[in-house]
Amino acid sequence: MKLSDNTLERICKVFGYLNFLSSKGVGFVSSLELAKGIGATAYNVRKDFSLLGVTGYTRRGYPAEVLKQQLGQRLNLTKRRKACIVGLGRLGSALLDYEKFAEDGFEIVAGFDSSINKIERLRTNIELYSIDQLTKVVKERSIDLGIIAVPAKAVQEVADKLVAAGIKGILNFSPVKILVAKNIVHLDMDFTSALRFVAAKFSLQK
Amino acid sequence: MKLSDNTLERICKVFGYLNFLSSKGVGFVSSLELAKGIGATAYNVRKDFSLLGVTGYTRRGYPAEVLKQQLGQRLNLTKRRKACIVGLGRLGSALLDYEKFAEDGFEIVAGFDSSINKIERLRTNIELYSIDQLTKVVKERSIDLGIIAVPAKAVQEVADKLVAAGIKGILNFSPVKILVAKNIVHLDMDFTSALRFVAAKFSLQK
DNA sequence: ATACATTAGTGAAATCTTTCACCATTATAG
DNA sequence: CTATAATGGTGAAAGATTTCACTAATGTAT
Repeated sequence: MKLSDNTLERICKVFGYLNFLSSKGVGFVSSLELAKGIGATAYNVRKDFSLLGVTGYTRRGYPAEVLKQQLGQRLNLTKRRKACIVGLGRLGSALLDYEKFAEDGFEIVAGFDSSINKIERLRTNIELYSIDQLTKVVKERSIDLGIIAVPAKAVQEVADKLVAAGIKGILNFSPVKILVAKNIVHLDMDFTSALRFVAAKFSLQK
Repeated sequence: MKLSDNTLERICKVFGYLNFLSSKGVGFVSSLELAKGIGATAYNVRKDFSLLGVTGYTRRGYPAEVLKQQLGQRLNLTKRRKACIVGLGRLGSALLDYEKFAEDGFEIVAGFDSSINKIERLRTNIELYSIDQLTKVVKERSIDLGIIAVPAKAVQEVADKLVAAGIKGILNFSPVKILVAKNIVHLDMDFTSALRFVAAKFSLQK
């Protein structure tokens, strides 16, 4: 099945929104409600579902729990995934305890930093290691996902290590783009660029 | 001038990449180099520049400094912008001292939180206030941009307050989508959804 | 001086994505 | 029981974006 990034992104958002609806005990939800919840159109949502072969009920919408399960199954989001965080500065250590990851089936099982000092000082239940142990730990614990939060100059090196250790996907919080093999999925989340985008967009729209 | 979000996003990335090249003292840069630096194609880059009326030199490319200035001028990125952070939990307080913002012309001039305790405990040079003062401070200091890092249940309320205080753009780090007037630019950066996207994408591509 | 290779600029084609139009279904109201 | 309105499903049209094909310009090598 081939889905566009846009579709995938929307479905991921829908999945998150369904988690939220779950907590409110919602039974059925319409494509329009979902669309509003994620900032898309009802056409988008229905078309996306149609591509995935997910169907609902006329005049009632989609049964929230079933839908969540179906989407989860289609996108392999049901199984728990192990992730690690590399770089335990302010951002990295904040991410260590970001509860939302856990709620969503992502388990942060390790943190790495080059500074032994930091590793010893941080208080957390998650196991922390020197970056020298990255390859070993990632392999041994079969970690799928790497979250990069190191300073710019170390980013590419860390990315290479993660890939060599067999990681499958990378979420990169540094402002530097990483270069990895095409089969390694990665997403760059550059805060500065995002802020710039917001600033530029409102400057232009007047 | 109307530019697509894709174009705008690319140009913002190019701008960031030019900052990086600046520090290395690069003279000319080709569309291909820029494209590699931001993860796009040289066609993309040239077409984007063409839309902005930015031109280069055959066989040499674009003069880095001039280009940066031209793009900055077109997208209004030259003037310094004031921003504030609402929510000083782990993520919010990490963002308070995120140096990259400053390097890029964004000045974090205030932080807000509902807990007086947190405000008193945090050590930073940035002025911190109770959230009750948000409207007043944002107006008085003419703050353009709001960065939201509060818990899900407070997000919409904070967004409303920011908008009422006259903010022009919002960067939302919470997992909840915000609803604001159409003329308010906003970007949702949901880490969980991003991680989900990465996980889903590599599951699918095999 | 000439040929060649590299790079920008850009209209047009190709591709991709969203939106629409329309049908089918079914809950609800009267 | 019937009419109506709300909702999903989906092929087709419209729209947006990317890629391509081609031209022009100009360093560089011979």
